[in-house]
Amino acid sequence: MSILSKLSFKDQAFQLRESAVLDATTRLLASKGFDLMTMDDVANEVGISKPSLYKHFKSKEELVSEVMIRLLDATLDYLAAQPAELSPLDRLRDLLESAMRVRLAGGLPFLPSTSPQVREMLTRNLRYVPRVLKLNKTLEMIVEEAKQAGELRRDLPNDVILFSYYARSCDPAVEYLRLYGKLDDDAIVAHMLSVCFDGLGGRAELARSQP
Amino acid sequence: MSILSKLSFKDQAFQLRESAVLDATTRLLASKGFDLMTMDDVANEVGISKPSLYKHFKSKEELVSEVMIRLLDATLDYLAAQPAELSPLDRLRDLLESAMRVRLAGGLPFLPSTSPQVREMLTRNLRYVPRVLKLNKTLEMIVEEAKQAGELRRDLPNDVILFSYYARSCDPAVEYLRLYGKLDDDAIVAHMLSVCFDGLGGRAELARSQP
DNA sequence: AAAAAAATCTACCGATCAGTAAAAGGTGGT
DNA sequence: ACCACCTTTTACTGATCGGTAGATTTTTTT
Repeated sequence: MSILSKLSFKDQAFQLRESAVLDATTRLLASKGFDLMTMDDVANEVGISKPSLYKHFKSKEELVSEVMIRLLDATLDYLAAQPAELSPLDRLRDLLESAMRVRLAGGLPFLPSTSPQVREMLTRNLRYVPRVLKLNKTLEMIVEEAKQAGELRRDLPNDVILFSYYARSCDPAVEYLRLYGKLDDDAIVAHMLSVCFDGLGGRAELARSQP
Repeated sequence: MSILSKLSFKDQAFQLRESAVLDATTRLLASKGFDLMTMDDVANEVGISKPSLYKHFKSKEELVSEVMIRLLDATLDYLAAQPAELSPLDRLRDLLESAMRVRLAGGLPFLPSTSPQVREMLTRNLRYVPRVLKLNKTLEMIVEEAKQAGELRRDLPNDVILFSYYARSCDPAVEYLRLYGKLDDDAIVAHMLSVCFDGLGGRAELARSQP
């Protein structure tokens, strides 16, 4: 066993624990939110002590930012891996469905929308911001294509569509349906997607029933 | 001046201060959220000291619950005062528009959706819960009427419509449009309403363009 | 196997916040 | 003008949390 492989083994173990920390933080953020999640929570969940946690991330802000960055990267990867034959609208549907399923599995924290403090912290992060901009640009491109194809309303500005689309990924209706509704996950996802793109209004029924 | 009027004058002053406390709390909740809002914040905002604040409300939980109860009462009053000639769908539109305008003016905290802790606290409050149930029942009745009139989709369960409708009143897209969009308040409200009832999809355009 | 090095944990610090006790200041009656 | 009563405030407590120093254990090297 060479020195190099020893080092890389150590590094690998370290990375593995770091990944476990990020996973635990993601879960805790999704369930408790930023303010109520404590660093002791994270350490206990992972099974390490707080100082060990601080060997990985030098502050709570950095830890949480890293979680959000990883989430953005996963989203960008997901978009890049989508089948090329998908129509623009289907790409948006597919991504939103994926986000909802992660949510229902208890693993999608949507911090930026919750607290202005957290949003400000993230917008100060030099690794977070470019990723948001890239995701934004990618999605806006897809929205534009979908508009061209007549799959999205052309009378709405792009930012209205985009922000409304983002907002659906953290729509509290999902939680309420899971808590109080009698629907299973598949039905919740189907209905949320339908509401997002077709709205609540009765006239959409007309449009849907026409081929 | 009789004893009675003296007492009522005192009481009136007390009620006035209490109302100011509730107003301040509403503003602070809307801007900072439950966790970040401190009782010192509230006291300072009103211009009284913390112990005086505790003469009115015996805990932070009670204060916040009272704010939410007042908000629910205002909503119920608003619904009761709507013109009788409004169609069911127009009643829903009108209420949502009103909520959005309060939001844009900086005065609508939407706590139940933010933190499970806060939601649990509210569901334990014996004055809050009945009001939520009443609002729920009222709105479900309107939804049912709208469905009968063909103004809302009949293929969606009532709770899907209701929860999606509630969720729109705290849709983060509003904040993002105000922050990053170049739209004025009226345009934001119009677009949010349109997205809520007509969706983002292109087929809705067809439906809308048909008389 | 023993010493050195590194990682981990126990125990703590300072700051913040909900909530309170007791002092300070007003208010009204006589 | 004085006194009793009520309100407000200053100044505190206990608890929690982010972050850290130093003891302890484990691992690595020779």
